[in-house]
Formats: sequence, structure tokens, C-alpha cells
Amino acid sequence: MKTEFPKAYEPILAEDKWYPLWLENKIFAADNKSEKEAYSILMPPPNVTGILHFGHVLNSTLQDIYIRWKRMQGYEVCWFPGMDHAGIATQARVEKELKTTENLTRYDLGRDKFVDKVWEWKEKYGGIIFNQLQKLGISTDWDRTMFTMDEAPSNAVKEVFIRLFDEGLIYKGKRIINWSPSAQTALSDEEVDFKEIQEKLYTLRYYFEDSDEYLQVATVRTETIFGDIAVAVNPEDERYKHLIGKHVLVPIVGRKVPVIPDVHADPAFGTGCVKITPAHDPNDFLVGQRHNLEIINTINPDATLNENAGEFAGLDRFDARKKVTKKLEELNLIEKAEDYAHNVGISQRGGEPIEPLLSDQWFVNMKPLAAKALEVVQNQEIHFHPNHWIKTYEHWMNNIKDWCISRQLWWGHQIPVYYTEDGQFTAAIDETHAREKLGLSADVKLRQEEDVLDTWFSSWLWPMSTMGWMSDHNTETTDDLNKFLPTDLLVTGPDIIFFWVARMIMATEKFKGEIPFKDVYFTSMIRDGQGRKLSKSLGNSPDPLNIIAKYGTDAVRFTMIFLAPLGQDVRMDVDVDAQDIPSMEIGRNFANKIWNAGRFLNMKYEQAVENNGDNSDVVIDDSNLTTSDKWIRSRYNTTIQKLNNALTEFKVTEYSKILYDFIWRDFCDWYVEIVKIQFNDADSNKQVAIAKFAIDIYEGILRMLHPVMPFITEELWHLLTGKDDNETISTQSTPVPVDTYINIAIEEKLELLQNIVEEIRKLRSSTSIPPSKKLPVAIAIKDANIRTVFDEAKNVIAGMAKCSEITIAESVEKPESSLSSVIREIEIFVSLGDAIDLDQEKERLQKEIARLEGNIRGCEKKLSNERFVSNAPADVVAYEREKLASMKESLTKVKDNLSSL
RNA sequence: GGGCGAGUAGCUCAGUUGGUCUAGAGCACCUGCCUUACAAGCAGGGGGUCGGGAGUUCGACUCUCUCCUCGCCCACCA
Repeated sequence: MKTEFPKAYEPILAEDKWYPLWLENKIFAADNKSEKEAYSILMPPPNVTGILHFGHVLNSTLQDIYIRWKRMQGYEVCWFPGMDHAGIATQARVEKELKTTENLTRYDLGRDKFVDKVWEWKEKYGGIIFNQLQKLGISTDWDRTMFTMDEAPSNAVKEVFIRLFDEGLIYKGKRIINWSPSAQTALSDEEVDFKEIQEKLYTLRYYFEDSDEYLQVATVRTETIFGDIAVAVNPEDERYKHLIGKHVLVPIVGRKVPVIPDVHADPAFGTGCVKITPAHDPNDFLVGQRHNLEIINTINPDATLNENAGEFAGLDRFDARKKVTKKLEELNLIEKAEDYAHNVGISQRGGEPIEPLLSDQWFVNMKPLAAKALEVVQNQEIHFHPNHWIKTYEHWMNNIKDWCISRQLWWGHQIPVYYTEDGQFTAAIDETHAREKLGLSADVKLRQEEDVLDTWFSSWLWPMSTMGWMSDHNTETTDDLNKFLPTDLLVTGPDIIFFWVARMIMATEKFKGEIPFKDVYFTSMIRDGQGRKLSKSLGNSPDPLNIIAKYGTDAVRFTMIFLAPLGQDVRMDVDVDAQDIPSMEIGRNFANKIWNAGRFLNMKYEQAVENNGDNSDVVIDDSNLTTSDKWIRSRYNTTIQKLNNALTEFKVTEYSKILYDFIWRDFCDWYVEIVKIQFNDADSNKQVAIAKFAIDIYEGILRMLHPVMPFITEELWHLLTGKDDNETISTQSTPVPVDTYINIAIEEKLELLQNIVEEIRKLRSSTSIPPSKKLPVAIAIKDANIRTVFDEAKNVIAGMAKCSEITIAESVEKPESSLSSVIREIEIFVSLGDAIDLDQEKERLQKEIARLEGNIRGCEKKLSNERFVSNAPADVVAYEREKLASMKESLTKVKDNLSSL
């Protein structure tokens, strides 16, 4: 029966068919009790608000390649999927929706009802990205999908908080933190980006009491003068030394403040005098602590000025700045105003300038956690790819600061701290335990801390909590933890090396005494044709699903890998209007090439069976293989080795390029063409064997290719093997290289044969003879070994190079009216008859003579250099000698050919 | 200011420990081909003083120094 084999690969059919079958047959399900060696990956949990972008495509494809490759190698594979509750982003999203649909704020609803709303939202929209990820064909164990707010990981979060609290590593403190006025919450240092902004730098006059004399003090933020408590000068600054201890009046406010000595004042900057506002500047806060200064808070959490700002109270900080500046002008208290470019901290979340704000927050003392985490990376227990990220990691670890973990949000893990009315507090899993810890009776009223934890506080436990650690406050170990921790690979962007990678290492070392993963693969950044990062706000990011619909999942996966070298950004031309990325043609064309090769081999096989019956028991062994067959078998096995090495070394782009070159060049361009010729030449009873041999290699190609192109390989594998739909290539073994099949000598001989074929084509193409016209060709080969191979492959050469007849001999007389060429001492003659253009041929040969003479001169010069001959390795010298002799021999032949014209 | 990465054909990039490199591939370009697997294809071709300079070496795209350009990260600017 004929196999139904469409002319072109139609991705959508394969994708829609196989993914549901894989799920149904539980191909991706992991067994933590399996005897097989484990291989596991944690998916970086996408945000619950997230939608698929090309970063996910690259990242997921990389993970899937390793997961599928290891699965085929016989490992017990587990890919843990998960989703992140993304505190600020999600809360903001739901608040916005609440506003537009019901015109309500979260305060209108109250905490409990608002949190219920977020859960509702999550149930409705939260899974979108998982459906999108499934379109990528990724083989995660979906049954293990976990959400950071689920009960099990939430319990782990509580447990860790309590342990760190009890150990004194979590503490509450009044500090200057990064405040996001739009989100009304504190942010960690890592959540603040610095941007250069043009503003005015005002130099203000701080008059001495009862004097016309004044100090010049520069500031951008005139609205902060209400919090001024001192003016600092550098203790070494000769200009001001004598003024230390005197007092000046804060403009407008009129408050008498001291001139104090502090190194914070840089004599080289501005006037060398700096106003000190401890409540609104981190450095000023430190100055304040050193000099025991009062702290006057003048800004509200919503970034309006408070009652300490007098007539300016209630104004927004930026509005207030304008009005205060105007007033200062009116009072003639501004010495000068200059344009000034400086860096301003911007909230990664809201995009507005952060406000340094003094408030009570919770912190983790990170120093004690960093030492071990630094060690395991430095001693290569954990490998970074590319390796150079170690330096960035070391720098951060060595300068680690306390982590501000409290957020003034409602969506997140509420901090498990309980307060009594008289201010005692402790961390506990619930009120009962808290009372116990504080030694209180059951009727004492407690209040839970209202703040929630930074989202990353759950993320850093991910390696443990996904596997059930402390899921019930009790379970230190589980089958998953025993089997799959440490995980093998983490694939993520270098932008979260501090947010996530470093902290996972710290937490897993601290609480489990293990590394969380063995290898970390840092992905490339995807950029558009102009080098800009793909982003929603720039409008240069097409929906990957549209691209997939256009080119097919496998094509997109392959192209991404093909274009994304380890450690370097990827540039792709992007047409957002057309929702197109033209370079995806690379993968699509490749998929089509693979498809058609399969279609052709299948056709030949069926043709052979039709002609001769299914004599598939014909033995295929060295006795009936041609040199060409042995060549492709050698190339195939070499390729398997190279692929394994590439993946082992995390050179995934190389893996894709090796596949591309081998399949397209070696297999399709040469071997399939050779098969055509051998098939036609063969006795009819050998045709089945010829087709089968080629199909066997092709089937191995499919298995090599499956990790990156799962759908087309599954489809073709079934078409060729006729297996039941419930079987899958996913669980077949990866090809294992057979060393004895690798034969470099044969590879070299075939390469020479290819060169000769190419040379004949080249000679032909310089003429006006139609490509379909066959011409007589004669080849002179002195080397008997090579001649034997060429003799055997006579018909192959003839077919590939369009020869009407072909003569191969030790030496041949140059035929009349022929073009000639010499390749590695092998002479080729193509007879043209009347069509020959003698002048053109003479010119060509003269050029060749000049080229050879030039090379010979270079070679001779090298060899006549005493120091080269004595210093260079013997084999290099020998090679040069051989090359020289060969070129001289060739030169003689070309000269003879010229003179015979 | 500190650190990291990159500069090779018009574009995107390979180039393993310095010597089979007369520096490769894909796309783009030019010339032929609808050769019954594939025009999403086949065959052939043009195109680069490997960012500049210096050094080490018999020999440098590859190592060292230096300069220039671009990108990223960290720190910090009253």
C-alpha cells in the first residue's frame, strides 16, 4: 500500500495531531521511583500575567532540546513547569481592570475581597501562557505544574521565613528604601533602574543667622528643603573649615541648622556644600546617623508633600518642586540655575522615579548566605555557560547588601509575623504557634503583619518547593527531592542572575545543603534588525504564535537555535505590521528539505518493492556496500559524535549547524543523488536493499533531529516505519556512534571525488553548452588507490557531472578540443568539440599558471627559510614539501595542456 | 569610575590549543537550469588588506600591549 506523502510538509497537521497524543500517552510524565538515572530541569516560572514572547521561545526550545535528548538517551526525565504570582504586576493588572470595569479601587473592596478577585482573574487568564507554550511542543510534565501561591510552596515560604527570623537573619528595620509611589510599595535595589535625566540644578542661598553672608548649596530637589537638618562640608575643605559649627537658615523654612563636617561632601562637586535631608536621601540618611541628626519626613507615600511643607502640603512632589522653586526665586534665594544631566532611579514596575522613603521594612541579612553560594560557583560545582558570568556573580556576592523583602501589597505571601497589641512579635506558621512562641494564653489578640513578601522570596525556593519540600510544614524530604535534586540544567536570562539564580543557590545550600542545579545556561537577548530589544512598549515584538502559524513550530524552534549563539545577542529583521520574521525561512526551508528527502526515499523504497517484491531480508553489509555507502555511513557516525559533543558542551547553535550541513550537503546534495544513480544501476533484487540502507540512515537522522524538531520528525518517523500512532520517536534511543564505521580515508577519497565532480561542472559552466547536454570526460589518476575508488564510482561521477562517456586511467592523451584542469595532480579533460573557445581557454589556463606559480614561490620561500624548517613541527614541514611537489607537478601539467592548444 | 562582551564578505554570523585557511556558511546579489524528492529547489559565480597601530614568533583572524567604535552590567553623582 502506498504511503500518503504530501508534496510539502504541512506543520499544522503534525502539530495538532501529535501533541495531544504525546499528552495522552504520558510521554512527558516523570516517575520519581524509576531505576533510571535522573535528568531534570526547572522551568523558570513565567509570570501569571505573562504572554508568550520570543525570549520564552528561545528559552523553552533550549530546555526542550535537552529534555528530549536526555529522554531519548534513556534517562528518567522530569521538566518541572510552574507559574509565578508576580506580586506587583498582577496586583496592578487587576486594579486596572477593577477601575475600568467597576470603577472601584482595591480599598473599596478591602483586602480579602480584592485577593479573591485576583484569584478569579488568575483562574480566568492565568493559564494562557501554558497553552501558548504547548504550541511550542515542549515536553514538560504538566501534571506537576505548580503556582507560587499554591499551598505547598506557600508553606515552604513560611517555613523559610520563620527559620531565618528565628536565626536572626531576617529583621525589621527603619531604613531608606526605594519607594514606588504608583504601586505604593517598597522595592528591592534590583528592581530599580537608573536613567539619565536632564534637570535643573539650583544653587540656593543658606544665609547665616543675622548676616548678609550665605552658603551656596546646590540641589535638584528644591521640594526637599523642608526636611533639611544640616549643611555638610568636607572636613578637609579649607574654604569652609572655619564655618563648621556655625548655623545657617534653611530657605523659606527659616529653620536654624548647623554646618557639619562630613566626608560625604565632595569639595570638587558644585560649591562643596551639601544640604542634608536624612528622610529623603540614602546618603543623607547615613550622614544623619553619623551625626545623630533629627529626621524630618516631608513626603507622603503617595509622593505628595506632608504638613511639614507648610503651604506646599498636599502638592505632588514634582508640582511642589516648581512652586517651591518659584517662591525661592521671588525671595531671591536662588544663586543660579544650571542644566544638569544626572541619573535618577526609575521603578522597573511603574516606570516613575522612585522616592527614597524612610519606613519600617523587613530585610534578609544576606552576607551569611553568600559565602557558600559563592564557593560552589567558584569551585565549579555549578557551571555557568558562558563561563564569564562568574565574574558578575562574584562581584555581586562580594558586595552583597541586605535584601528588602517586604512589599506593601495585598497580592502575595503575607508575612507570617504576629504582633500583640503591646508590640511583641514573632514569626510563626499561624496564631496558635505564635502565641506558643511568645508564651501567651489563647485569648490574647494577635494581629498579622500586613505586608507581603517580595515575589522573589518564593522564587528562590523554587528548586525545593516544586519538589514538595516543607509542603506541609513537616516534610524535609520527598521522592522528588531524592530523585531530581540537584536539577541538571537551568536555562535563563542573565538579567535575573541576581534576582533569581544567585538566590536559589543561596537558599538551596542553606536549607538543603545542596546545589540547586549543575549547569546554568544563560540565553541570548533577542533583538530586532536595528539592535533593539524586542519589547511590547517599542512595538517591535510580533506574537510568536503568528510566526509559528506562518512557518511551523519546528521551523521557528530550529531557526531560533540556529541564530542564537551562546552568550551573544540575536538579531533578526522583524516586520511587526505583517507579523513576520523573514529569517524563519531558514527553518521552514530546512524542514521542507528534510520532508522531501523522506518522501523521495520512501518513493524509491515502494518502487523497489513494487518491482521486486519485499525482499527486505537482503543482508546489507560491507560486502555489498559501495565506497559511497561507506562514506555516508562514516559521515553519519562522525556527525553523531559531533552532535553529542556539541550538546554536552552546551553549544546548541553548533548542534543545529552540524545537522543542517550534514543533512543538506552530505545527505541530500550528495548521497541522495548517488542513491538515484546506484538504484538505477542495480540489479532489481538489490534495489530494496539500496533504499533500505538509505532509509536506515535517514531514520537515524530523524532521531538526531527530534530534540529540536519534534513534530516533523515524529510525522516522518511514522510515515517511514508505519508504526502505530501510540508509539513515538520521543522514546526511541538517540543514535549511538559506531567507531568502526568512521573511516577518515574513505571520507577523504569521496571528498576528492566531489572536488572532481565540481571541477567538471565548473569547466562546463564556463561554456555556452546547455546543462542538459552530456559531454565526454577523461580523467587521469596516477594513484592506484584513488583510481580504484573512482573506477567503482564511474557512473556516479558520470551522473553527477553529466558525462556522456567517462574514461578513467593512469594516464590519458589530452583529447582534441577539450578543456583541462588539474586538481591535486589529477587531470580532467572535458571534450567540447566545435563549441570550444580557444582564446578563452588559453586565458583561463594562463591565469591558473600564474596562480600556481605564485603559490609555489610562497611555498619555496617558506621552505628555504632555515628557521622555519628547523623550528616548525616536522609534519607541518612535510606537508609544505608535499604541497610544493604537488603544485609543481600540477604546474607542469597545466603548462603542457596550454601548449597543446 | 569598575567590570564584562563584541568588532571577519552588503547583512547575520562560523573559524576549536597560532601552521592542510588560497579565511568559510546562510541570506542578499549575478549567470544558467521547471534534471519526475524539494523553485521553500538544483548547478555555477562575484564579493573580505579578518576595527587601527605596535609587539611576540620561522609563521597571527587566532597570543600580548595599546588605541578607536558599539553593546551590556554594577557603582554613584548633592
